[in-house]
Amino acid sequence: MKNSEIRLPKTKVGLKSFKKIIKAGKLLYGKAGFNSTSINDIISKAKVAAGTFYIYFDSKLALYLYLLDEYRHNIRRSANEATQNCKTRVEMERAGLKAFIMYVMKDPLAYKLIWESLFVDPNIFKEYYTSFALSYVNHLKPFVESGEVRDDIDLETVSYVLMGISNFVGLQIVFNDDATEKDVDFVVDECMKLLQSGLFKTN
Amino acid sequence: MKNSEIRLPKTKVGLKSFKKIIKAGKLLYGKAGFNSTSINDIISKAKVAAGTFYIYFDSKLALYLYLLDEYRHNIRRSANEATQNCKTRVEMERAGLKAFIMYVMKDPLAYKLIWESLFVDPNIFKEYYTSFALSYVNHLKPFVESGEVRDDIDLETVSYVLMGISNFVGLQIVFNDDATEKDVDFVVDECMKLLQSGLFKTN
DNA sequence: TACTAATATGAATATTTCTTCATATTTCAT
DNA sequence: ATGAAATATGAAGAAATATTCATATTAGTA
Repeated sequence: MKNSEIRLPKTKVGLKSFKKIIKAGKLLYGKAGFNSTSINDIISKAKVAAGTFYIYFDSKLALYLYLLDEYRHNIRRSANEATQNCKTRVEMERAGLKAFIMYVMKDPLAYKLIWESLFVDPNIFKEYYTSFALSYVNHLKPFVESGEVRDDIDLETVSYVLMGISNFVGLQIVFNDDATEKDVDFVVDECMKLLQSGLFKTN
Repeated sequence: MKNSEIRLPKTKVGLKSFKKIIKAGKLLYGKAGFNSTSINDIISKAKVAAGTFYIYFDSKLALYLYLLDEYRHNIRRSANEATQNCKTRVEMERAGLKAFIMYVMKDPLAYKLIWESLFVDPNIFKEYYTSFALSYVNHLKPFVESGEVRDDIDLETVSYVLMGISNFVGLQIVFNDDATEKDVDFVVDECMKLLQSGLFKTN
């Protein structure tokens, strides 16, 4: 994308300004969202001059895309770390789900940035979820072959189901202002019950 | 809310203008979202003068809230209609899920309006999902008592799980530009498998 | 028909917003 | 220490935006 590039600072002083802008951006995008936040808001919160902003960022959009990329990266990394030592797929789902919810609980901006991409550029949004689903499918496949995951089910749909669960149970936690890790463990357990034996009594 | 009221037209001519504005609003909010759509966009698409807009709507927000309310209403209604003749809870979940996905497939603006409320006014967003979850819980309770739904699970979490599934499997369909009712039936079936007996082989 | 309420118009206003640029200062490698 | 590169500044411009209002037209009723 043109006009949405960033230029990393080359001195310590530059880095300081850069970081101030990033920090202000996170704060304001988190509060009011990308569309409702003006460059003026950002530079006055960051206490830099307007021109300084444009030294490092081509535009308001460039800052947004930078932050979005950072969060996407962090979320994936925290999920990968969490599932690294898991042995079964059940354990992996549990750990991944918990890691995701813990992440968004600590920093709900992650949600906002990703969800708002639908309004910033629908292609970004679509690309994010389709590529996430694709990667999910590939991670699940081996477990179908090993026999741990049922083989009579469409894995793409399963991926969207699992993403839906993470995101909405994450919301449930985020809505509760004083949720703790205990609460996360609780809802994750409930989700795992569903994933292990369904919602209904008869089968 | 003040400054976000609407005034319904009192003559046929007025109704025509009102409808033109609504139509343009749906089109443009659907394409670019609320925040990126200006009053100018709306009035020029609707082919009415600026002043005409303000005869019927206090502000840009007033139009958004009007449309949001319409869609919330429609979604609930279509879910209620779909589940009316169902006998078991399984059937109800299936019908409700399908109705929701069919609805957003036909008019993805429904998604956009509700999701964007997070950025228009987070309270609207939160209120929507918490009240939806509450009502879901109340609908599920009788089926726990009747023994159809398992009784060892937290219904609030179940509600968020089910909302997450609807929303994200709905996305899966919306992402596919040429999805048909057949595709909807397919993904709904896959979801029901999960709800009926879980994701894993062993239990 | 005549009259009042309803509706339509679009220029004008007051803000807000993004971005540029000429100038000044600072950093840091040589 | 020096000089080129990097950084900082904020006033100014250009464009967009939401909203108002005085004026004109139209609808519907008594």
